[in-house]
Amino acid sequence: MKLPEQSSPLPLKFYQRDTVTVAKDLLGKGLFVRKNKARFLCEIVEVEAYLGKHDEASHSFRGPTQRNQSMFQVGGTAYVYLIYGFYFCVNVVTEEKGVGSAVLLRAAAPLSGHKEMQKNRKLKELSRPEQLLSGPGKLAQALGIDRAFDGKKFNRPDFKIIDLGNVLSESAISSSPRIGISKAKDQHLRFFIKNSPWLSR
DNA sequence: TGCCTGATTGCCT
DNA sequence: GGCAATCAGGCAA
Repeated sequence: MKLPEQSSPLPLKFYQRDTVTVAKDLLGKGLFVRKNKARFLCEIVEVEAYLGKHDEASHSFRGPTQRNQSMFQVGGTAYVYLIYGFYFCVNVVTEEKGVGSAVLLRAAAPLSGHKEMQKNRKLKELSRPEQLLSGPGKLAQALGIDRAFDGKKFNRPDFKIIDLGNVLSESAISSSPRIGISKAKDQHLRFFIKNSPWLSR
C-alpha cells in the first residue's frame, strides 16, 4: 500500500454523481490532511447527504448566500461552515455547479496522526481514541479544518480524499434519519458502516 | 444514564 | 430576536 502522501486523490468526477451514491461511496475512503507539520489520515465511516434546493433541511434550500456559496460549486469542493458559533462542519460538495448538494462528513476512524489530533481536540493522553473523530465538530477540530478550507477542492497534495482499497458490500452499510435535523425525518439520508466503533453518539 | 446549559457566530424571520 | 447539520461538563437521580 502506498503512503497516503503519494496516493492520488479521487478524481473530481467521483463527486459529480448522484449525491446519495457519492455519500455511500465515501464510506471506507481516506481523508488526508497535511497542515503545518502535522499529517492526518482517517477512514470515513459516517456521512449525511443534503440534497440541495428540494431538501428543506439543506443550507442550500433558500439559494446561495455568502455563507453557503461553496455548496453551489462543482462536485469535489469543500463546504466548511461554522455551527453554533463554535465548531466547524466539513462537507463534500457533489453533482454539478449550481446544484447545491453535499455530503457532510460526520465521523471517521483515525489511521495516523493520533497524537496531533488529541492535541487539537485538547484531550488528555489517556482519552479514548474512538472519541477523537466521532462527530462532525470533533472531526473538523481534530484535523484542524476551519474556514480557511472552505472552497478548496479535495484533490490537493495537502487536502484530499483517497481510495484505501476498502470494498464495502451494500449489506455493510446502514442508514437512518439525519442527526440534529427536525425536517424531512422520513428520509434516511445518514449512512454509516454497520457496527463500526468509530460512529458518532 | 440522562437532562440542561454555556460557549459564540451569523443567518433568517 | 431566535435559532442552528455541536460538544463537554455539571448536576440530579
